[in-house]
Amino acid sequence: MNEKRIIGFEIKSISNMIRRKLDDTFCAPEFGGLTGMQNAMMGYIMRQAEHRDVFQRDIEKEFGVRRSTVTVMLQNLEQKGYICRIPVSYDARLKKIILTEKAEKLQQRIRAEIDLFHEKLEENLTEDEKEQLLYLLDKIRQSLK
Amino acid sequence: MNEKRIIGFEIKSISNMIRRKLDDTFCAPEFGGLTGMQNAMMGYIMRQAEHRDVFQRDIEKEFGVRRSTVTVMLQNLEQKGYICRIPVSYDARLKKIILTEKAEKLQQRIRAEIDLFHEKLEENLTEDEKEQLLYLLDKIRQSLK
DNA sequence: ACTATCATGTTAGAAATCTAACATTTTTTT
DNA sequence: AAAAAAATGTTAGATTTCTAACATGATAGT
Repeated sequence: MNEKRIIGFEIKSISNMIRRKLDDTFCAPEFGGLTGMQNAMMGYIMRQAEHRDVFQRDIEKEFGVRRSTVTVMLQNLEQKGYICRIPVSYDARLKKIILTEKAEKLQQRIRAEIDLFHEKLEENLTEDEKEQLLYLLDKIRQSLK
Repeated sequence: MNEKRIIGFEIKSISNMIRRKLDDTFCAPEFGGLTGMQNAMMGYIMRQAEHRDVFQRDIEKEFGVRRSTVTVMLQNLEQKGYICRIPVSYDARLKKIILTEKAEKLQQRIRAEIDLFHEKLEENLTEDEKEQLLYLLDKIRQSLK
């Protein structure tokens, strides 16, 4: 008799594997010794900052994590000299997040690598299958509402 | 132009949501105030222990996490009085993991709730879709080897 | 204008996770 | 039998994540 497979566990296990692989790939010194998550977050900030101000609340939504999580991660990146937090005049609650030059340079170098990682992750899937997978994951997401 | 969706991020985000929901559901005092993960692990130990000895290495494989992770989680559960680690005679490296009576009783009460949680998670999917989703997730898993 | 509510961010303390280095025991190789 | 390799578990230090409690600023309702 086969064990019943539980989708919730499968997702968690794969998510774990992805994090490990990302860290393996990007923790090398030539990538600044940062974790996959730190690089992902800086990549997001760089892309968005090209056409608008980025605040902590945007990162929360993009990465699906809580406020306090973003606070801690940004504190860490700030300490390492990769980002700055700049108050804006029109709302005293907000702090605009910008990358330092050091971070910009790093991102330009590793952007292609990050894209490659995600392409590799999806390389066994046809276009139809990718669409189907996203569709099914959305259904799971619905159940979590 | 729509943003390209990246499967790696989607999986991570959903995995996060699942953990939060599990914790919401099971952190209540009537469920022992444990986290979703702690309950999941005890559930696994209980099911397996019915027909064989369970060791730390088995938990590693089942949950797709590293040794040190399991060590820490078991230390935590041991401190709270939910498990014991018992050396076995035939291999001095191994320690058999067993649930205490306290844990057995708790698990008997909440087993049904855990099953319900995972059923709910999958309730928007037909049988075919579940199979398809597992198949596609396996393909992602392959890419991570 | 006051008050209540909402939005944004921080802090503290915990859990779940990792890697790297270590220790011990068992197995394999030579 | 001795040395090398593999398996199992621990510890230390870090990251990513959470909730709960807090603080402050903006908005809405009365």
